[in-house]
Amino acid sequence: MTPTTPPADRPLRADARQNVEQILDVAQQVFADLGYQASIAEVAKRSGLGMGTIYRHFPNKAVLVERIAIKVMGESLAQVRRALAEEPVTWTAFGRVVRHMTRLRSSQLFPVSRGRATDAGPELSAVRTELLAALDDLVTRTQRAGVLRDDVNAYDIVLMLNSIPPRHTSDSADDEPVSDLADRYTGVLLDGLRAPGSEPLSQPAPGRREIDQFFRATHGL
Amino acid sequence: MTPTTPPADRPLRADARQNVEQILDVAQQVFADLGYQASIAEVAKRSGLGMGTIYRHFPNKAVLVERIAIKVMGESLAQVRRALAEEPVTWTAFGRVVRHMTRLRSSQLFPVSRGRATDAGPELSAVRTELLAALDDLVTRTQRAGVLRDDVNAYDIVLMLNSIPPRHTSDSADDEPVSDLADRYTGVLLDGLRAPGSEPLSQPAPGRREIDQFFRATHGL
Amino acid sequence: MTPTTPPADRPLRADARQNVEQILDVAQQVFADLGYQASIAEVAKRSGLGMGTIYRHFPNKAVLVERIAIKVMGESLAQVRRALAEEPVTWTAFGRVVRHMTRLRSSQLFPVSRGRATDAGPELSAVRTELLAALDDLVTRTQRAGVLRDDVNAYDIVLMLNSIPPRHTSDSADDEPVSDLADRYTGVLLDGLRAPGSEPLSQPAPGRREIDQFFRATHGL
Amino acid sequence: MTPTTPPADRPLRADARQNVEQILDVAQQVFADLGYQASIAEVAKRSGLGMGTIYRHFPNKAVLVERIAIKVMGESLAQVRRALAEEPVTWTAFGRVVRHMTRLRSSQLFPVSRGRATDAGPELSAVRTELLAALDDLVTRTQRAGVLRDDVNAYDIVLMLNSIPPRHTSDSADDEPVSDLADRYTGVLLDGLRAPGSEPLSQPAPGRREIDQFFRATHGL
DNA sequence: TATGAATGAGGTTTCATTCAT
DNA sequence: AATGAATGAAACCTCATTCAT
Repeated sequence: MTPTTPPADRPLRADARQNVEQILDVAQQVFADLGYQASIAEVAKRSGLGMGTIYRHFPNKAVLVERIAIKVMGESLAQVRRALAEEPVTWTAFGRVVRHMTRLRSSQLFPVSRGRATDAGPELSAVRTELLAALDDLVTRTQRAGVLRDDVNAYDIVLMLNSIPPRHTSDSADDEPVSDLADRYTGVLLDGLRAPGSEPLSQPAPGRREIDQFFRATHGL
Repeated sequence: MTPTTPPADRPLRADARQNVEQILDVAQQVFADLGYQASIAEVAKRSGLGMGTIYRHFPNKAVLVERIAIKVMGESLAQVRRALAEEPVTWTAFGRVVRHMTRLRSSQLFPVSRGRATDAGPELSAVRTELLAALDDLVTRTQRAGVLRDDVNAYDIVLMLNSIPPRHTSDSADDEPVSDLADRYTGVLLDGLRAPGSEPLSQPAPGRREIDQFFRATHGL
Repeated sequence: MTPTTPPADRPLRADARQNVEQILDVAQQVFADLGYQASIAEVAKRSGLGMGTIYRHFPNKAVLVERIAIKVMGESLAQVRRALAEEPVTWTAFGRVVRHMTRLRSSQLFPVSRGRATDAGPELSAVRTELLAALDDLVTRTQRAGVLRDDVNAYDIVLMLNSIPPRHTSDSADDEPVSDLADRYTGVLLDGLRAPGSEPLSQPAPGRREIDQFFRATHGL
Repeated sequence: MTPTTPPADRPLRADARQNVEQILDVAQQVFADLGYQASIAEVAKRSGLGMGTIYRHFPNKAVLVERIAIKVMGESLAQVRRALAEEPVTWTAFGRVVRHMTRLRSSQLFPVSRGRATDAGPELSAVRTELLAALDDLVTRTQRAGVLRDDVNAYDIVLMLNSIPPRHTSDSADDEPVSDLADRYTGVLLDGLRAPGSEPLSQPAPGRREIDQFFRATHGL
């Protein structure tokens, strides 16, 4: 009867819930700054909590990373759905989604834990599937509107988004802050995606299989 | 200090030199597959050598990674110089360089060792500076030819190249090989880079400072 | 850097403080028995703790040795100060100090880590300087009392004390215990130090420089 | 029929014999400078030979150390025998032996390999026994002459000699050479040994057992 | 429930020893 | 016979995870 893991059902005490949120936020930042090899101790230090508290809420590091991924994907999903509400999908709406996802992504959750692949849990699998479906919808409709080049698909978009370089934070506090270049390169990316596109795209377009493999390879989820 | 490390002057025995080459190649692949957190033991296993042999030639992991970086950058530099030999620089020549560098890069050396920044040694600093200078030349001349959008500079190119997702290899040998998507996305990137460009690029263009900070942050070199 | 190392400020939990004490004691004994090449694992085993615990409190082996040195020197300093409280300093008081220091010393911290010299940290430097000053006081006053030969100085005493052979413990527990000869030879040493002394002492008396070099050479502190 | 180990009987080629001598000399110096933990590679470097050559002549490190010990003890034995040739043994002759042995000893072979005890081979056992017997002779006859205090024996002398601090060499070549203090302290030691002695010597005098244990503990021989 | 000390498996690095050249 | 590159066991050290307070 040791509730080391929190009961999945009973709602958490208010302060406990706050802790969970804070840990997620801090951890996201820590992994962004230091990569997946950042220690849990670092997360504990920055959040002002004990390591035990973190482990109370997240049974291990992989789960913590998975929760971050779920959170980020959930936010992306919401954004895509907002764009899908419009009809027809304009280039502006499409661009808004891409820029938004890039900004989320530039929190650089990925790629973090190459070579430590674990299978994604059901919750992550679910958001991922939903997100991919929504994006597929968006891509198709944007193409139907004639503004997005026809030789790319939703999986391409995901993979390209994952390729935007993250904001590169530096630990030396005396370094001046650096402009977030992710947004800058999204501009180039969008221009490259505009219909009709002139460079021929080599290689066949990726499918679900490629995406899944990429996820397994890059953040083990 | 002790002769465990080879003397910098006397040429290595033939077989030893071969080993050095092989270690570099294998290590590049290993880091590409598993990320910076790959163990030296893994490099040893895959190259069929003892760990001691690796340490004889590379005093520590950071140096090994640095040597790989030097090698990769050297190859890129050669490629850029080849393009610079032509006059004027055509879009095709520029594209060839970008595709080549992408392919090299997709060996995914970067980003590997976030948060373990060390200063680059003199040799790496040298190639890096040369490479950046050559690229700057190339970018300027391609722009002068009117085919590359004017609002990007050499540093942009470098950072965008670094953003192409790497070939995602899987350790489970039973996985079917996956197409190298890097080349595919280079096409999109190139279309985005073509003059005149329609998406406005937010953020000021990066300078040497941003590049350096990126390198420190991503592969600690 | 990470909180794996304890914060210098907040006081340790009661049991942790006890562990620190115990580690110091056990390590002193281990190094006495096995020399500096004794492994941390041995210290862990004998103290019934995990290696990680030792590294939590002492970031590396050199620091552990340094803490032992600080402890031993602190105890010697206290002893010397006690003798200095008397006036005039009698031969008996001087002898008591020497015997005490010998006994401490016979815990054989030194010479331990020849060839691995590191500079002493500020705390060790401080005790060392204080100890040397106090000894200098003691020697001068004992000489003024006419009982200690005039051709030796405090540095001589230190170096000679360092020369008393340590208690030679054996790991095979079945060996019978052996008498502590350190005390025996201190007698001979004291007789040799008594005024006026008849053997001429070759070589100039050592100075601070010789002592420092000896410390660097013998225990790297 | 691989003569990895040299045949014990057939005389070595002239240059090979030279190598053996040189290795012994260099190794003695290296262990003096760096302690037992000095690497064989260091010996190889300083002697300008390959490591293989060293292993051709000395099957392992322990044997190398043992050969050095045999050499040093042999020289001591010769010196003692020279003193024994005189009758009666004067204080001067006794002092000459002690000073000589100290000087040899200050090459600091011992204590080197604490905690790595191996049994001494037959040759080392033999010299050691001879040396102890000769010293016993010397001590007895010096005492009979009334100049050496009566409460010490040959074993005491050995142990005290082993306690003289070694010449402390420093690797930083820019350090000025430091005077050899061993000789200086031998003076104090000799004064302490002179008859009749006033400090009472605590503890019973050591016997063969104590000496043997000391040797096992300090240089594993 | 929160804390941070303790644990120990696993990674990095060193070096005695072997062996192909 | 000599060389120095290769080996791998063992040391050092880190950090995910557990658990006593």
